[in-house]
Amino acid sequence: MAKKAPTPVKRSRDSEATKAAILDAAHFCFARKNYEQTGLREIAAKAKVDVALVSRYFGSKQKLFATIMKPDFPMLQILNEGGRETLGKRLVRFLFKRAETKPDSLLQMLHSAASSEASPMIRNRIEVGFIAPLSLYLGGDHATERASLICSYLIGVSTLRQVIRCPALVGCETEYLIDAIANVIQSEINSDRDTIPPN
Amino acid sequence: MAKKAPTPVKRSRDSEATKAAILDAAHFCFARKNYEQTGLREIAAKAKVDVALVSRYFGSKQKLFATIMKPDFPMLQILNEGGRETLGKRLVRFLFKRAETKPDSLLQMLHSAASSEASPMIRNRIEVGFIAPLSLYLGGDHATERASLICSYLIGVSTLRQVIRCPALVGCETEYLIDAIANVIQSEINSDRDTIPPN
DNA sequence: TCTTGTTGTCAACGGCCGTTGACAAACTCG
DNA sequence: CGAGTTTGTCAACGGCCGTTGACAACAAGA
Repeated sequence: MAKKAPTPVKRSRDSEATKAAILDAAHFCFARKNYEQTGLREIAAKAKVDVALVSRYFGSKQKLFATIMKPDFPMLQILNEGGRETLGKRLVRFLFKRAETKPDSLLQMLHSAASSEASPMIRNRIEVGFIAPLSLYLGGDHATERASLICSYLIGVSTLRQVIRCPALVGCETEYLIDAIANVIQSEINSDRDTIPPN
Repeated sequence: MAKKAPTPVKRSRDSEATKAAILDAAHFCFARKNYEQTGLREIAAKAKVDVALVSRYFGSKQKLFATIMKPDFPMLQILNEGGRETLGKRLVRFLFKRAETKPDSLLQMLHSAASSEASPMIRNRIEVGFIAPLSLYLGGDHATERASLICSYLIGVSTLRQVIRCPALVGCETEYLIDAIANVIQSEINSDRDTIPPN
């Protein structure tokens, strides 16, 4: 009998706060499911906001996604907070740390990487936020390719661990994993001149 | 005026052939887009078959996907067709070869890995068809983890190259890429006892 | 006060989706 | 031939989707 009161929350009539709430909810939702599986109504509910406002403020689902897909990987900071010989470990440690924080912005990427609507934005995010600065830092032969391969490895591990949830990587001692991955990456960082490593 | 003749193809009334056509089309379509973006009507059209038949023969979209998600990575064959010291290169070569054939069954996996409906089947496919046999072959300490990391790397590279389409990996000389990746994987294969490689 | 613009609410639209059930055509076997 | 089964066709269902436009509540300026 009582009317279902979805959210008669006395919104304080603050459009900026509303937009922020929508963005927060979008971050949360897109990190849990992929682009298609995430609905505007779901985001709106999470933000305690009417669906129509989402379209009104951000134009479309695609534009909303683009908004939260700004490059935010603090590569420059990671590069500068230690020496080249420990960069591998710093990268991996940061990645694993980030995986524990919610919402994990990397998960947003991984979940929607295969969506034809979302992938262009993701490609841009990776290029600008990760590969470009890293390859500049690396220098030497095939810098861009090496940076891309490092990125590949990190993405692969994250995919198997957080998206596919392979038991061996989920239930494994974190420190062992970090060491193993960091070693591989570090050797890619160091492979400055030699196209063909010692055989 | 003329009735649009979608497909009045005189089907030869062969249910097995029809099922096979649907499976072929499914392979093709699921390799191009992800689980949600691939529609049964699209598959049916490609197979020149009525949509209803897809549901009738395979029960549901999910079951159809499960059917084409049988493990088919010929890991055993790859393991046996050469020595341990060249396994890395054989794995990478096979992967790159496979990426050129259509439909690429690996792409099916990558595209839908993030779909909550599809990912359990994909996890199973990876576990059974790749990680399990490889880790058995590897032996030694942390065999399963090492096999999973190798899988991660291969998946990461494939994702960046074929799904995200990072320019550096798409436009790169294939042989350089293969060498670089194979070296990394080979060192993981070789890291038999030492948990902490030479430091 | 009245007016104007902002912010939130509501209901509906058209579209695509996976799935189902009724029916027609073709083949099989008696 | 006639009955029964398989195979294919067609139209519709209910549901969810992103998006839109009309309208109410409120705030601020005249």
